[in-house]
Amino acid sequence: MRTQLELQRLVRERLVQQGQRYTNGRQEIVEVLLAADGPVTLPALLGSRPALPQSSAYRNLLVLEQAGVVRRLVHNTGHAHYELVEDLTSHHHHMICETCGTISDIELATPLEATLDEAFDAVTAAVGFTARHHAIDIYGECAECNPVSGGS
Amino acid sequence: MRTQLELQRLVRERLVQQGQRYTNGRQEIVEVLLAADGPVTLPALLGSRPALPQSSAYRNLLVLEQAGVVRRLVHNTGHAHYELVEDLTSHHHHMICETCGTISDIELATPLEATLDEAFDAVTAAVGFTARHHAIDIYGECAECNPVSGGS
DNA sequence: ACATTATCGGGAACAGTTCTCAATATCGTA
DNA sequence: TACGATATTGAGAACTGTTCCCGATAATGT
Repeated sequence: MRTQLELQRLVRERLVQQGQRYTNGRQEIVEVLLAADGPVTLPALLGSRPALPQSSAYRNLLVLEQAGVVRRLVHNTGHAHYELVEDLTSHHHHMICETCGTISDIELATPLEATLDEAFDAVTAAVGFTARHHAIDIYGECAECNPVSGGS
Repeated sequence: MRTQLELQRLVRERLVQQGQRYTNGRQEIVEVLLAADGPVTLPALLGSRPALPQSSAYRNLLVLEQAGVVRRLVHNTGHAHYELVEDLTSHHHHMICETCGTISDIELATPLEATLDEAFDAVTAAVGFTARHHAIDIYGECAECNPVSGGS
């Protein structure tokens, strides 16, 4: 686990490397993403930091994305979701609740990931596709939307 | 492999069951989706059937989706992609070219899928999430965008 | 043939996101 | 500390993919 201070330093470095500043607004965004247990929508981000103006939030998310700090995810949920890139956190996948749209992180066992990587390499190489990374999304219903999973 | 005639009958049944008609425009959409080797965007759909008006195409894709014939996919590619649902075709995943946005289908070996299902069940049950289905997306560069995959 | 009802197609409306631009804050330098 | 150069900010306009609206049309059952 990386300390928060160390992570902030890494983020600053990546921004500075692009001639960008690590301003207050950008720092707040990173803090929110770090605290969340899954990718966050813009309304959720503004909800937890109401002082952030919408247009600046969108712009700074884009800057952070281009600096390799933030990853943008799009699903059928209306809003895009934003999270810190995996090399600042760790490799994980997503559970998507089809009822409320919430996305939360999960991790698979390392050996299974290795098996998957091999399988993906084999299957993509066969058609000349160069695989760079992968994403697994599990769709269903979260505990809050379906409290009694075995019910009637 | 299902014959095209049989598939068309299945589609018609699903529509009729909802009090909908299987009109020409809808049939053309299904034909295009069936012929494609991956999910298709609306511009691509209209490109191959220029007589289809945009608004009708969007509306009919929605009708087909609600009838359980079409699945709608959203990624970071600007346009949504549409494909026939898996129980009309077969379970598969997607390779997404980050350069041109094209999505194509791939299949994993059945035993690997079984392993994945087990792993997903275990990991989701642990947090009270009810898994219903999953999607795997492999991001990278397709053969056309990167013809010499090993080249400098 | 007719009545009923679903569908069509063109354009307006909508929502999420990006862009514009004048005002402001920040950084490096002297 | 003061200054000049430059990146950033924030409010709202603009943009884009998609959905909605509604009068006209086509399909279905009797």
